[in-house]
Amino acid sequence: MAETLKKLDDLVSLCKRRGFIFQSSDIYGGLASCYDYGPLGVELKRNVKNAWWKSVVQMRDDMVGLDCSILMHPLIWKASGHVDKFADLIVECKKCNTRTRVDHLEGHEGEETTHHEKPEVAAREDLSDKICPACETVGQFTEPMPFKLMFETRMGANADDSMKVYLRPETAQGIFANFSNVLNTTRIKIPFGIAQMGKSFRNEVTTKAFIFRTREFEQMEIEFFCKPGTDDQWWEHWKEQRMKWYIDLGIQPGNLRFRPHADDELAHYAKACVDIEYKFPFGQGDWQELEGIANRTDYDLRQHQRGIRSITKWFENKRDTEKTPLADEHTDWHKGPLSYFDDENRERYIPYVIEPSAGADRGTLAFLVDAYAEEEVRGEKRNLLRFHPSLAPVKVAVFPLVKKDGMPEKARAIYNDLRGRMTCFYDEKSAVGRRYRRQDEAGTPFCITVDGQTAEDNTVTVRERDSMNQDRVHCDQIKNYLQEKLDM
RNA sequence: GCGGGCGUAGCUCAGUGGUAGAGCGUCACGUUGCCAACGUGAAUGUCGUGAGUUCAAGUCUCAUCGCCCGCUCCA
Repeated sequence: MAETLKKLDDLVSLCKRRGFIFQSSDIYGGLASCYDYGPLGVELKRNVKNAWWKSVVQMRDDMVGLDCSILMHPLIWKASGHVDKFADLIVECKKCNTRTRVDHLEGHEGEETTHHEKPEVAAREDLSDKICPACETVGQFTEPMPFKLMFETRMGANADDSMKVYLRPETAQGIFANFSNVLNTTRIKIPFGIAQMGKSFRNEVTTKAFIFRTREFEQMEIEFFCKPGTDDQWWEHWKEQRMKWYIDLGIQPGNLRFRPHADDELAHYAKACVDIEYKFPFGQGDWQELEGIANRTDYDLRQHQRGIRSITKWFENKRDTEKTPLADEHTDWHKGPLSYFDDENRERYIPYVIEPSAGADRGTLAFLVDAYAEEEVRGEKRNLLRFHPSLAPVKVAVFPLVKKDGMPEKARAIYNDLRGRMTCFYDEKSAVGRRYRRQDEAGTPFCITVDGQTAEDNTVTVRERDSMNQDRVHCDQIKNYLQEKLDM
């Protein structure tokens, strides 16, 4: 019977061998945590993203799309909390090599080190009487080192008047920043959501497991705006919808689960959060997060109202984002610039937000892992990827059985007819059995073979990947046959 | 960042200081008429990178980069 994937290494090897995923900068010895999608990988990943977009935007009345820039006004990251949260300083105990945040260290009297807004102040703090929480050694710490989550760069070619900007650590804030733009231009009403896919960047302390945790990655995020009080039911709605999406695209339900966040695990702004986890074959075969579905309440929009109020101060501080304090919230915050006016009920409020946030690369990896299978066929090992047809990089391969008697010409004609409609692959090299197996390893659901009979009755063999069954199909019916089977 | 393992052809790996190898894959030609067939031939390597020891380094030493496993970290 079919074997599933035991070691991630086997998949990494297949990905490289068949051109799904390569190490970034491979010829230079690689760049840690960065990966490139090859000819098959780029098709697969795009199919994953297209399936998501179709599901959350195209097929819904209450969703619209967005594609905002990666570089944004730095105050956005001040308002979101990313600038301050990740200016933390880390020290390492020289004795046991454990890393601890400076503001988590305790002294002899048990008093906590005060948290400093400015890293320069915290860096001068005396750590000689502080205790390592891991091994209880006193005062044996390295120089505090700043832990910066966000990638920084400079905008403006002239060094004198360029300013520090950040590569976004999440796509979500771009959606909040465009909330009122979308509202003002689409006639859409709450409840509604905005979807966005795109690259994000985080300087993770540790990267992990192939493309699972990388410093550059792609997100598929939704911010769904709803009236306070209806947030719980929308959270349930998205939980259900998002889980269904993975299952509909072929992931075995037994490899998926919800993991609710414990109260002490919740971010300060979140009312509730649940992860959709997949059983990856890493290390201990641990369940790992594919997607988080959080109830972010009205936190973000209210924070951005504070951010808008901070602009003048920011200019006064010569556009130094770290030095600029975030302005206090206006007493009438619920009537602020990011509030929503409900015409029917004549009331104004700041909407609550449900955020289903998925990793495109993680999802792609999960689809790869779940599709991977090894079988024994007539004493030979058969490797295949059982992709859902809509995710398969190549939908159909077209072969002449042998390279003569007009078969290549006929096969090419079929290939040319199909390629405008779906990704196709033509192959006339070596034995047909070998060509079938090559397509199995790429996950191609169907192969069409032109043979001797084709010249007589204009029919071809259509061979299905998983069962290896063959159907005789008339050439006039190929498109219909495939469209039905591929569910296109 | 720490500890352990690893890095040799596209992939999997052998090579224990003395001429760079195998299997699979790839390509060509022939044969072949539906599941990795056979025959013949061919291409492919700064042995991850850089330094050192040595008459001689894939092999020993050091540094560095990358991958895996376990810690640590993880709004």
